[in-house]
Amino acid sequence: MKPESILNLIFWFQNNRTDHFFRTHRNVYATWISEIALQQTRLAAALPPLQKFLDCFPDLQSLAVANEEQVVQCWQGLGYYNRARNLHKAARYITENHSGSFPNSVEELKKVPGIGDYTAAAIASIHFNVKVPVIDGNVKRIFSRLHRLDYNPAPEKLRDILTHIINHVQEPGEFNEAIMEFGQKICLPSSPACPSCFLQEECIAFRENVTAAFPPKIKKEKTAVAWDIYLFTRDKSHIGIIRIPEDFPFLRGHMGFPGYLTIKDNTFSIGIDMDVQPKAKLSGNFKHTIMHYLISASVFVVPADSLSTLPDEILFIPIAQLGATFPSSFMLKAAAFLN
DNA sequence: AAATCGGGGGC
DNA sequence: GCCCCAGATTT
Ligand code: SF4
Repeated sequence: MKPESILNLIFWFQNNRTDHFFRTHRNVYATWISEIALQQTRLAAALPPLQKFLDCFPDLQSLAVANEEQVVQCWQGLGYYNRARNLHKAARYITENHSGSFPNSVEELKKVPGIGDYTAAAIASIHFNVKVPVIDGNVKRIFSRLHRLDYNPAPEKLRDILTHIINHVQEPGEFNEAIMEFGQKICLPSSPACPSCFLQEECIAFRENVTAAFPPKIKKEKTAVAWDIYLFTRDKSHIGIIRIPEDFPFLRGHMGFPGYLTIKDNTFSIGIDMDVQPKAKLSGNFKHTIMHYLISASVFVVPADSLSTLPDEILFIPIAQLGATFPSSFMLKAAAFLN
């Protein structure tokens, strides 16, 4: 990147930045939570649940004293629930090892559960003025096009280039935010706004008219799977739920409905013994995607007293409590069939 | 180095 | 419907 382009980028950012709620009154706690929430998640999708999470846990102490299940529940709608579990661990880790205030070096930040290269660089540069570059999806995409190279995974050479740039910048945090917001608003993942881009001249992919081919896209196989869900009702007001076991492919440890998932020839069960599979009438179907799994879900409503046996660990709760008990969107979609 | 781990906005 | 995102951790 030419020195002039770096200045243009910062100037563009100063005039076009969006003042999101999580960074208007800057504090390191809110930055941390928002950076974690935005991992692999588009801004528009993350904002409402992020606002809810910050309302629920406004500071490090409130997060540290909560229990893990509450924290995961408040992560509702964001997915990748280990991020929530790590937030909770991290709050306790910082409380115990750093007297409740964030460490200010990349090295120490990376020891915090859930904080890796990217998040450590973001926090260190934005809040402690450390000259360290962030390397996220935006940065890799932008430089992949500028250089017409595949930067995924990011080679050491890219880090060197960025480190050199940021060493010549006054405010590293501002530069890091600038390049990410440039990626989010101008050098978009698809259909980048090249006609209005101030980096055109030095952008090799643009000059060679191959921006659509960079970064190279990797397409991954999708797998169609079937998931049968059983809604065991009691007294028309209560519903049977159970903890999803640790050997399940996803949503492990969440509360959910009993059922079983079939992936190719493998069956994963949640509380259901296949041999005593209840006779039930199909109440409806829905589709949902988790990772590369295309799930066709079938929902069966079964009055619990019509069955001779039930899973031992099943718990009956008021239907109205489901929204505060299920973190996952998948189970909440199934719950909608109770109406 | 490669697999794992959710979800929804926007095209 | 499909794509891909302000990644981290485990294997
Ligand atoms: S010219 Fe297009 S592809 Fe190149 S940096 Fe600008 S927006 Fe991105």
